[in-house]
Amino acid sequence: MSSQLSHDDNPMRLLGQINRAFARLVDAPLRDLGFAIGQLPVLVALKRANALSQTELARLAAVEQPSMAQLLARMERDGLVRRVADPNDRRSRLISLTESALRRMPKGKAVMDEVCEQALDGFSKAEREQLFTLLLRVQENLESTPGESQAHAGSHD
Amino acid sequence: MSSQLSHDDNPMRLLGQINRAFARLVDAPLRDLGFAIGQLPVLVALKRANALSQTELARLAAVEQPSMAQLLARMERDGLVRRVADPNDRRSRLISLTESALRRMPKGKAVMDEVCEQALDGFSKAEREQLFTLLLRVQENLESTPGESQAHAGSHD
DNA sequence: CACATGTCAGTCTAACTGACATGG
DNA sequence: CCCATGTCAGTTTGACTGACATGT
Repeated sequence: MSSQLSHDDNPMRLLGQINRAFARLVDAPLRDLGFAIGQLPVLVALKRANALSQTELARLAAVEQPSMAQLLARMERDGLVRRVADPNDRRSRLISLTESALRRMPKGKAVMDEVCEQALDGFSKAEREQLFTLLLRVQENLESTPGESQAHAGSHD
Repeated sequence: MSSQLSHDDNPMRLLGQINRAFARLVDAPLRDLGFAIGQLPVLVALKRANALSQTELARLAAVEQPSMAQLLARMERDGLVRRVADPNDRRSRLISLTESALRRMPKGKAVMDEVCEQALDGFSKAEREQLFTLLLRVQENLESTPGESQAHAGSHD
C-alpha cells in the first residue's frame, strides 16, 4: 500500500500523527486502569509534588484554570484526586492523589512504557538519545517566543 | 529556572507537549484565515486528490466515518468543501475543495511553514533530516502492530 | 478596594459508538 | 439479501471565554 497520501513532508504534521497513534494505543489499556491520557501530566506532577493548588497545576499543564478545574473535577469524580482545604489560604484547596490512584499508577506507567517501547522498537540507545535531544530542542523553540510573529500579531477582538 | 516539574523523561509525553505547543501557536493565525488544525489533513489530501469520498478521507485521516462526516459538515458550513453527487455511485458524494479554500490555502501553508521554522530554529539540514527520519520510524512502529499487546487483550465491554 | 483563587455557565472541537436508511 | 456508504443521535473529553463569588 505505501499510502501516497500519508506522504508527510511536514515534520510537525508527522508529529501530530504520531501523537494520535500513540494516544489511540494507550487509551484503552489506560482506561481499563481508570486513567485517561489527559490526566497524566496532573498525575505525574502530583506524584512528584504531593500536593499542589489548581493554579499551579494549570500553569504546569499550560492550560487555563477553568480547564484544569474541569479536568480535576473529572479526576475527583473518578476517585483519582482529593481536594483538601489549604490551611494557609482559605480560598485555595490543595490537590493530592488518592491512595487508589497511587496504587494504580505503577500499572499505568507500565502501560506507557510498553507502548513507548513499541514506538522505539529497533532504536539503538544512541538513536533514542538523539531523538530525545532533538525533541527537547523543538520544545524549547516552541515555548520560548510564544507571542512572536510578524504576520498575525494580536488581532483577536 | 530548569523547572523540576516539566522534566520529561518520557519521549512520548514530550511529543505530546510539543504537539500542543505547536497547535497553540498555529491555531489563532490559522483561524484568522478560516482554517482549523484538524482540517489540515483533509485539506492536504483534497488538494492532492482533487475529489475523494468520505470513506477515503476517513481512512486517510485514520478516523471513523462519523467523525469525518462531522468534520466535513463543519468544513462545508465554513465554506471550505463541497459535496457533489458521485455519478458512478449514487450512495456516495465526492468531496472537493471550494475555490475560496483553494485561494486561502497558500496563506495557511505560509503560517504552518513559519511556525514550523520556529520549531526547527537552529537545526542544521542534517539535524532536520535526522529528526524526520527518526519520527518516521516511530510512526511506522506505532502503526504496524496496532492490536498487539499481551497485558490487556480485549476486555472492553 | 484591588487582586488572587476558584467556581459556574455556556460554547466549540474532535473523537467515539450504535442505530438506521439507502443504494449496489 | 448482504454489504458498502453515509447520516443521525447521543456521549465523552478537552479546551476556551466571560461572569461571578469569596477570601487576602
